[in-house]
Amino acid sequence: MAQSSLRRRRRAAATQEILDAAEHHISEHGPAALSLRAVARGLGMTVQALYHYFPNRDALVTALVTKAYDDLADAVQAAVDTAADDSALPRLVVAAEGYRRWAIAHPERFQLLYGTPLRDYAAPAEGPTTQATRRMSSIFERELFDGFTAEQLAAADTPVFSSPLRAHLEQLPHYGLGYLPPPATALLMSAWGHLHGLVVLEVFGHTSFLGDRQAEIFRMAMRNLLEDIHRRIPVHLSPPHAADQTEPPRTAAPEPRPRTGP
Amino acid sequence: MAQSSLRRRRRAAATQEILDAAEHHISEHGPAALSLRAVARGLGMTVQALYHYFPNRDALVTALVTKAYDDLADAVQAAVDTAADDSALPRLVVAAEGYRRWAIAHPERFQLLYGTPLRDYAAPAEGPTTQATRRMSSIFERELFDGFTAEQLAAADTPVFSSPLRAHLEQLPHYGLGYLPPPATALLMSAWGHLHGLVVLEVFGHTSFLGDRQAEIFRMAMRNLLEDIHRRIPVHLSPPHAADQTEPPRTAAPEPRPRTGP
DNA sequence: GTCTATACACCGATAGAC
DNA sequence: GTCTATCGGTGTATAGAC
Repeated sequence: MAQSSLRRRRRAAATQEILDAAEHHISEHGPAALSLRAVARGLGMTVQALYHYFPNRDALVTALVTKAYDDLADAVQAAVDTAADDSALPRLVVAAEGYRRWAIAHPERFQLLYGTPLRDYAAPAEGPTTQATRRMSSIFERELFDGFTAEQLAAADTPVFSSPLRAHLEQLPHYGLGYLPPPATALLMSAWGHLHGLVVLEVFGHTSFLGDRQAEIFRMAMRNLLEDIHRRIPVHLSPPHAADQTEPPRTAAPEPRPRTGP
Repeated sequence: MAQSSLRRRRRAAATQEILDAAEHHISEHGPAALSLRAVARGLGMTVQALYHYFPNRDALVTALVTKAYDDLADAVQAAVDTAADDSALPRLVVAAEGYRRWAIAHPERFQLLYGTPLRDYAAPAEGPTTQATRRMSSIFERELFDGFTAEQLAAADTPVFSSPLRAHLEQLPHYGLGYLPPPATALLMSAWGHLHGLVVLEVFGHTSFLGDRQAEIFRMAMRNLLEDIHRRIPVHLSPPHAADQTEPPRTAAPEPRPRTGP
């Protein structure tokens, strides 16, 4: 038993060493250049030793993708946790900037997650990918909608949805605040797209003409995003069918919610 | 001279055939799998024949990238041109849906443009990439801001910019409506990011849990985007320093502008 | 568990005959 | 302009010795 545990520890340590080397290689040569041979070279081993820890290339890639998702979610969570509650900067903006910062600090690993899918690699369905995505969307969901009731969110000012879409959104599983009404889910997706799009364009070099002040534009966009979405959520609910709320007099976000500790 | 012209026509035809085959190969196996050998196989030729038309792989890739950018811009322009002027759907939304539709119809070519940069391929600086990007941003710029004066755009309700950012945005070259004040440029970038992010997430398979109703969410997001940006542009200009405009009473977009023909 | 050796595929690029 | 032949490199994966 003790020996088995030792063996397992050794194996875990070796596995970790391989993952580190693989990550290092990705960081230097990009995800597309990842190969077992290259990783083995970096470790001073031969390829066959690696096959003892990972049955094939896909298994290694899956491990790397999983870790990258986790690291990104960790970075966003850490940013939110660090944010001063009295800051003038809304926590959602802080979270978004954490996302952006991680992507810029680890562009190749970000590519691994959100760039072109790797040749001949099929991510395991319902794998850790979905799990990490859920984790991160939970964070943004909280910073975007916490403080509002389900009734308020359900009354958000969006175009009317078709009933199939409503039905589909209704039945999605929920992981964050609990039940999220269809308009809120749609707004959350829109926000994620907005945030992600700006980061992707920057990290993949499509906005280099903006020079080194992109952080400022990003912050503006995220501030506006939060403002615009909150403007669509009624502060006080009108009785049903009197819902002709012109110009809801909302001015600021709801009061900061007590921190949910890590 | 006639012979030279014939020779040139033959050469152009052959080049076109190669490009078509290359596009076909990309559409079936993705951009990363592109190789001269594979294209040659698809044409029933040998590799060396290709070297007669393209000096190396990079030249072929550049040609493909250029054409893809042009096709995308064409698709967006065509969507705008087709839009009925009396439609309830704002032309910006129509343009955005053209962008999305092209991306979904040609996911691999979209990856070629906006996915992970190709291994060992460096796009020629100041090449046709920038040109096509400018062309498309011109379209969106027009649909987003035409009908507003530079003074209105300059007074858009955004966070205050630092002077370096203002200066940088001021000196950017302009290709669309002419001069675009810094707040408008920033809002345009934000809008592009929003649009692009939603498309990228969908095309790269990160929103499959939304099922087949993503078009509806996309349309909602684009409608909201337009509304939110227009809400930030004052309808009437207050005299300077009386600029305490609370709740600018804007309700709708400016009247449709006469079509600028293709 | 790690090694050598090997099979079998792919790729970009060049030389030289026709 | 197109061909054959070839160089020198990449990769995944397996077999079998130690």
